[in-house]
Amino acid sequence: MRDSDDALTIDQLNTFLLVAKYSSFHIAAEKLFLSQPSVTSRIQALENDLGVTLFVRQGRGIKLSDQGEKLVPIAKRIIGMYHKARTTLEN
Amino acid sequence: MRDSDDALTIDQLNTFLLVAKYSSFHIAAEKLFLSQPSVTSRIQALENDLGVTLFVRQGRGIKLSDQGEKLVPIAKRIIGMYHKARTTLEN
DNA sequence: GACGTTTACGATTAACGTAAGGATA
DNA sequence: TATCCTTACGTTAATCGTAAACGTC
Repeated sequence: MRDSDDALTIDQLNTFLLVAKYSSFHIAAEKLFLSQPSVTSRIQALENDLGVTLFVRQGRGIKLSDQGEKLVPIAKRIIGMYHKARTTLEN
Repeated sequence: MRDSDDALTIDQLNTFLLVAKYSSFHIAAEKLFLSQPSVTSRIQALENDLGVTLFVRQGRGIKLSDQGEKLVPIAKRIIGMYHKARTTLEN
């Protein structure tokens, strides 16, 4: 069981943004060179961490939930900030 | 061995900021209710992820390295963004 | 039945705490 | 020697992939 600690990872946010972009777990899995169940696990862990449902499961496919929509821009900013950190320090 | 993946965690950044604030691993460990070696591990993992040395070890104590100084404001912004995500979604 | 997501499960990897080691004052 | 960080090591928890199951088309 995962508590609502601060265990959030950049990998989780990256995975989330890819799934959101393609509205697909298996395409995100391809892009990440990961198995599809691993993507499911990452999203579930993220949903658990944040205490919200990010995607609406509708049988064959999925789509972003309202909360998921809200997370997208913030996730992008965090990822951007992370890359800024890397480039700032890589010199 | 830790590759330069995107395995960065919020916990690592939080730990980093606390260590930087107190210039002390063992005080950060207290604040985090963690053992001192765990703090060492987290910082080492972060240094590995980013490929830089964040603290200058000087026997008894430590201090921020130049790269560490650069990371502080960026880490603060990432943490702030993370909390914004939580408050935005908690409603 | 084909396609896409989830669950189950065993194996690999990472994180933690206790205890011991190393370095400085 | 007292203080603080690091290394060693055994244990516990998280992550992954394969295989099977479930739900829509």
